[in-house]
Formats: sequence, structure tokens, C-alpha cells
Amino acid sequence: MKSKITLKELAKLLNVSVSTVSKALHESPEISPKTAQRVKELAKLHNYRPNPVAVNLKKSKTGTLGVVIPNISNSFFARVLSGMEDEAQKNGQQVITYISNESLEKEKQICDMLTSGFVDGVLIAVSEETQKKKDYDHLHALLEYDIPVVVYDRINLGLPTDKIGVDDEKSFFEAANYFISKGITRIGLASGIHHVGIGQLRIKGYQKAMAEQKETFLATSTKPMQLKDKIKALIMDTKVDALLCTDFESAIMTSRVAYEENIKIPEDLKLIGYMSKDVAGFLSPSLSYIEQHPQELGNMAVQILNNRVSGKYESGKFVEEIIATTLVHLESSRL
Amino acid sequence: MKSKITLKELAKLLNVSVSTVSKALHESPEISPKTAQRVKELAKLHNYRPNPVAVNLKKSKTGTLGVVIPNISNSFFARVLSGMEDEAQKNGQQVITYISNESLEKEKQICDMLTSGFVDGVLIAVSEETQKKKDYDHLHALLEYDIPVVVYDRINLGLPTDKIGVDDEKSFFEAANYFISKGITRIGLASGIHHVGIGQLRIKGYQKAMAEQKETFLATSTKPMQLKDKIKALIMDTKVDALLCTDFESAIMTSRVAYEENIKIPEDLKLIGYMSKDVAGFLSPSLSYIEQHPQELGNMAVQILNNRVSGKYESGKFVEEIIATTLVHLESSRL
DNA sequence: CTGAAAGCGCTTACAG
DNA sequence: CTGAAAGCGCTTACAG
Repeated sequence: MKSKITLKELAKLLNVSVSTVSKALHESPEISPKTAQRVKELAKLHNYRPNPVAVNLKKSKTGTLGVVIPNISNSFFARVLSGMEDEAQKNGQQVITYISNESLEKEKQICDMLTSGFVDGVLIAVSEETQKKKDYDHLHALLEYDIPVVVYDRINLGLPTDKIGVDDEKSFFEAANYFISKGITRIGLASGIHHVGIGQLRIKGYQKAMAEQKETFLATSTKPMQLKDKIKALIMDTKVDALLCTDFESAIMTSRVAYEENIKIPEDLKLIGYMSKDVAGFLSPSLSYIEQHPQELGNMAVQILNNRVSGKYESGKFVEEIIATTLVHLESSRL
Repeated sequence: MKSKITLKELAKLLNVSVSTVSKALHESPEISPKTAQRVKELAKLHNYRPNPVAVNLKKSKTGTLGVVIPNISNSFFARVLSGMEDEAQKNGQQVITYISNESLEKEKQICDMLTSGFVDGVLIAVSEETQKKKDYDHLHALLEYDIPVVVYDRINLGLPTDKIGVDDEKSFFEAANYFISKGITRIGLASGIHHVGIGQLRIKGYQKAMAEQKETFLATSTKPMQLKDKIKALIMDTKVDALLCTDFESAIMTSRVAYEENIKIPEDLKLIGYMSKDVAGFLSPSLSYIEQHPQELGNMAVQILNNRVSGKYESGKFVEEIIATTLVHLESSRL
């Protein structure tokens, strides 16, 4: 039940002043080696740790980063968080997690409280609802309070912040081209996120690749059952040979339709989706997917934020990093 | 670019003392209604927010909770975190996330830093490695520093802390009994986590239910490929009619074996596993699962911690809450 | 080389 | 009803 010892107590025990103790522990050249030695020994003995709250108050910072996550059950975001935590740890920073649940209201609450100064900077993936309603006032509020913001993953929203995202457009351009290069041209696309930025980019990539084909085939809906029906139509009526899925939901819906209609993957239908490695690899058949490297994204997001905080970037000029995706072929795209 | 206004600045603008401003903003009865009014108006105008770091220093607390998560990609833990964040939010607390990656070393580092006083309390699910090596010194260190600890999910480790977990034993007792009651008695169990506490409890529940049967059938291994082989043997040679899987990995391995060997689920083999709702429901066939209510677990974990912090529990006596699981039948257990 | 003092931004017991 | 003072636990410019 030893309670934390303070500088003051240490000073009393040593019969020196608080300043001396503090300096000694900070390797200040002002302090004589002998005193420094004594201080450090006693500090070690009592396992002295500076009170982080006091240090932060003194330094006018918090030592913490705020991460706003739209949906933690999405393993992409879970991994991004892991990458952030990892990098923060290296810098002795703490990560405070806020979950918006894709809700504008919740996101506003979070940003509002963040303006009080709980964190040194904010990492945010803007919620779907926010994107739909294009209401970014709460984010601007953060900026007005001079709190550095890094927008991650969902970046093409025109916000005046540093950004780090994934090469969404290129990923689907390449995926579609992969099939085309193999002579498969009846390629469809399924999406449950066609209304948000990253969905639009993926669709754009697909369309660019399909530019020279006669037709494109889209199945899009935010409503699961409608999406399922449209996917079914694409497979059974339009008879596409391959399908690109922009998100987990559409990929899983496609597998479901194939299962119910006895369509063989990859024999009758080839599939590439966006999902996390461990889900993709475990499905039967395993699902070819686009690896987004979430861990690295999280790492870099924190680096960018810290560069901004420490003034390494020119103010008024924003950094935009794009992480290259990797197309991983598992069973579902086998030719 | 408005930077945060402080109490002192507010006081100067109003020509009153800092104490008066502080009291006025705290609805102190000492302050005249007129002054209170003036203060509040100006505070609102400047959008004054007390600096949380200063408030915390004054109150000798941090206003934050530390959550240690073994594996954030496991959607169970992601949801638990979400439940914690939710409850913390209600109390105006911040959640700091630490990820141990099932590593004892990392867990030690985390606990060590936590003793410095970054948080008011800790919520932890002990890593697998820690359980295997039974090295709990770092957790005892936390307790010695008088930092309240709540152990969640992985609770049967004999630690002197408050606990909240899931009714692991009963869940599998009921799952096995479900099949037995329907006349299916060749029930096997597959596990990749038989070496950790929760795995052992699930196996125990299964064995209790099977007490009156001639035989039990186990496939256990921490090595994926070995596990797969053993599961295959259980299905193809031992010819079990139903399989209970203690974890995601064994469930997914089982689906995989069925896929490769052309075993029909549920016709030839019935399956119940532990996994999250949205994965279970999306598989083809959908997989019957045991719902653990992670969100509620997270909620309650924070409540317990806060009760402990605020002294609502008798010291030296520990609370142990168990959340009842729900067996959800989807396609894979259809009779 | 050491220490007293000021200060980070607050809260609150105490004096007037 | 208002304000000066002390203090939360630290750091650091300054004096000696």
C-alpha cells in the first residue's frame, strides 16, 4: 500500500530543496555529482515517478492524443487504433479513444469536449452521417482552438487538415485491370458505401479501368436487403464473371448469394473485396482482398500529428500521405 | 485561432478575483446572483472551459481510466472497449487504451507506466502469455500503488481484484445439453484456447453436460495446423454429429475442414461457436454462436471500477459479476 | 553548486 | 458577498 512519493517528500528526506531534487533527476549540469547520486538513489529506492498531471500542467500540454473512431467493430479501425497506440507508446504518449458510432451527434459531442484541452491533438475518421450531411463545423471548431487535427482514412472531404489515407481509387483500378488483363471483362461492382468518400473513390477506380469496356455493372444500396437483391441480379441475370466489393457488407452479401444460389466461387464467379486479412483468409473459400495496411496507417497518422505539434511542418500547408494498397489473391479470384 | 481563455483572464476582464469567478461558475451560494450572472455571461461569451489538467491536479485525480486489451482485432474486445467508452463518457471520464498483444512483456511495460499515475483505475484482461507463465507481479504492483483494478473477461486467475466475466462454463454446459436433449450425443469440442482460463471453463461445462455419455471427444491445439488435423479426425474418423468450438479459430477451422471435405453443415455436422454476432450471421451457412454481450460487460466493468474508486465497496472484499450468455441459433445448429 | 520564488490553471478554506 | 492565500506537484529562470 505504498502511495506515490512526491518531489517534496524526497527533498525533505534528503535535506535539500525541491529544485535540487528536480534538477538532479533531470541530469542538470548544475548539480554536483555527489548530490545527483544521492538523489537518484533515494528516488530509485522509493520508486519515484513524477506525477504526469503536474508535469503536464507545468508544460501546458497533456501528453495524450485523442482518436475518434467511427466503428470499432470494423477490424480495419481496430487495427488502425493498434498502430496508433503502438507509435504513441514509443513517444510516451497516451491514446484516448472516442467512438462516434458513425453518428454526427456523437461526433459533435466528442469534438466539443476535445476543445476543452483533454488532448494535444486529434486523429479522426469522419463519421458516415457527418459526410452525408456535410456538417463539419465541429471540426473547424477544433481547428479554431488551435488543436492539431489529422484526418485518417476518410480523407477526401476537403478539410483544411493534415491527412493520411489509403489509395482507394488505385486499388480498384488495379483490381479491375487484373481481371481485364486475364480476359475477364464482365466485371461488376457491389457497394454498400457508395455514398461516402472512400466508396466513391473505389467506384471511380473501377470505372476508370472499365473505360474501354462496353458496360459497367453496379449494385449499390445502403440497405442490406436491397443490396442483396441487386447483387443477386448481377450474378444471376446480368451474369457477371467477377465482382469487386467495396466493403465487408457487400462482400459477405455476395458470398451469401453465391451460397444460396449454388454459385461456385471462384469457378463461376470471381471475387475481390475489402476486408481484414484474418477474416478473408478464414472464409471458405478464402476471399481475395485488398490489404490496406491499417497498422502502418495508424503509425504514420501519429507521426504526422506529432510532426505538426512539434512544428516540423510549415503552418498553413497541409500534408497528405497516401498508403499504397496490396492486392492479395486467395482462393476467390483464382482463374 | 482563439486560444483558450483562463480563469485569470476572465477575472481581469470582469474586475473581480479569480476565486469569485471560480465560485460563480460552480454555483457557489457565496456569490451574489448579480455577480454570478455577469461571470457566467462572459464565460459563455468566451466559451470558457476549465483546463482539465489543472482541475485534475487540484483534485489529485486524472479523470481517466486505463483499459488494457490483449488483442484489439478480436471483435469481442473491440466491443467491450466500446461499452467501456460509452459508460465512461456518461461519467465524463476518458478512456486510455493500451494494447498488450497477448504479450507478458508488453503488459508489464503498460502496468509499470500505469503506476506513475496516468489513470484513476485500470481495467484489464490478462494476456495469454501472462496466464501461461502465471506471472502476476506487475498486477500486484498496481494494487500496491493503490490503483483500483478490475479484471474483465479472463477472470479465474485468483487475483485479489474486482472481476467481471462471462458465464463460460454454463454456456457450454447448455450448448451441449441442447444437443443431448435433441438426442444428439456424439458431441465433440474443438479448442485453440484450452490452455487459458476461459477455455478451460468452457471445456468443463462441456464435460459436465457429457457426464452421462460414454465418451467425450476433444480436439485441442494452439497450433493452427495441428488443430485442423485434429478437427478433421473428429469429423471424418470419429464421426461426431455436433461440434462445440471454444473460440473463433477453432470454429473457422471447422468450417474450413467441412468445406474441404464436402461435409454439409448443419445436415452432416452441427456447429456452435463463440464469435461475434456480425461475423456469425454473415457466414454461409450462418454460424450458431454464444452471445457474450460484450457491450454490457464493458459498461458494467466501468461501473464496478467507479464504485470501487468512490468507495462504494467495502475495501478488502471483492466484487465478482458474471454476465449470462445467450445461445443464438442460426443455420449451423439447425436440426 | 544550491535554493527561494514564480508560475502552470485551478479550487477552497479562511479572513474580512 | 468578495478576495487573498495556500496548495495540488512539478519546472526553471534567477539570485546567491
